[in-house]
Amino acid sequence: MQTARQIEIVEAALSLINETGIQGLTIKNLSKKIGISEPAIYRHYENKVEILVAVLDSFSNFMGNIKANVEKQSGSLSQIEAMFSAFFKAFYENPSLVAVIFSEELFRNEPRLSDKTSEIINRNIEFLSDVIRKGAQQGDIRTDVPANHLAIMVMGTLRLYVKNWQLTGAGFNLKVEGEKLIRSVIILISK
Amino acid sequence: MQTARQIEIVEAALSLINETGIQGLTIKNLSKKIGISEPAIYRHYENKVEILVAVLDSFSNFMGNIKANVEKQSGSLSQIEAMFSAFFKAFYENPSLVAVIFSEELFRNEPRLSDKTSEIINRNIEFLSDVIRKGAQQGDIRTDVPANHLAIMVMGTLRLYVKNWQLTGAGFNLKVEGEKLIRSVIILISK
DNA sequence: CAAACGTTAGTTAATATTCACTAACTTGCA
DNA sequence: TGCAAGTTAGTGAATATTAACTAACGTTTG
Repeated sequence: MQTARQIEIVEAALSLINETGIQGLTIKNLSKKIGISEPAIYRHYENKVEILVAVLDSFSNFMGNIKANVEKQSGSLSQIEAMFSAFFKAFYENPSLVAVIFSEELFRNEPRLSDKTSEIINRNIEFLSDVIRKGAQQGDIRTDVPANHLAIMVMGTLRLYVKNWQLTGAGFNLKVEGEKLIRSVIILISK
Repeated sequence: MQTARQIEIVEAALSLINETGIQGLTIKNLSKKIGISEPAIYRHYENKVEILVAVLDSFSNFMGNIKANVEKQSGSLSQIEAMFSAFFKAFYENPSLVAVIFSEELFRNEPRLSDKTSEIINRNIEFLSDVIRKGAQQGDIRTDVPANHLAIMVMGTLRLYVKNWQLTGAGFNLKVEGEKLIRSVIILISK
């Protein structure tokens, strides 16, 4: 279980990565953000890698929750729609999360971290492929292109759109504009 | 103009980023890779940022060349097809380039670098939007979804696919498998 | 034509700064 | 009163960069 301070550290780390990239995530910056001294950090996490592991784990949980909710929807198209909506809402309300969805480049130096990140990506694509395959069987989703191609398109679209939102400095309303993009995606993959 | 040594430095930097991420790009590693001393690097570039600027500029040129060739094709669908092919071929033959297409996260700390990277992304999406808009006018590309949505989908698909190829350690043939993905994308955006 | 001069590209050694992390001490609270 | 959570003051290693110097080559000029 995580203590209140541990959660605080993970959230501060997330927001530091979001603001300044991985290079800005130093123990010094982290402690300054929280308002304690550097060594105090080590009372709560053994070392820096453990903090990053906790960051990735919290994102992994977040993804798990989204999927669980998505699966309650009936119909593949509704599920994909719900997944996009949940993503956009979460990123809109907590922009720091965006950093993690593009974290493959950030955590490359530590094998334990890079393994975790590529695992998250693969799990997402796998999940989407399954949803699409079922939708194809039920006649909702087109079958003239392979399910894994559609999954890469859907996931790639989501990622680039969120990335662009980040690059514009949250310059447009991700939730509102995102809804329009969802409709376009649905049109393209529907039968 | 660039000297032979400058080109050598940029190529070494590119391949270091590709192998070990931005954290692995140190003057020490760079000089070791080339086989000269660390200070010798500074005979050719004023500082580290200038090296990264040169890396981004060389990618910008590479992109310009691709676009120039793509525009020789007649028909929007052929142009998009040619663009994908050119990308896949280039990345397949020079995997280090992949690092740059996902460089937004890497160069975030230096404003001059982050500006350059987001400019590259936007230029690509703009270019694609234009191609798609013309294709829509000529009746080749579907008009039931906005051109900029299609552009984000096409570009996002390309990016995630290349990313996955990188994450699998070039575990599949990007050129061969990529051709199949192109066909799927073309099917989806065609009228 | 050859010596003086300047340039290019390298060297070793040292710089200040930042990094993650630790040892030892103090404080507040159940 | 004992322990969890904080502090101050340090560590060694790595970072980008600079200083001072040199070998090799080209160019100008007496």
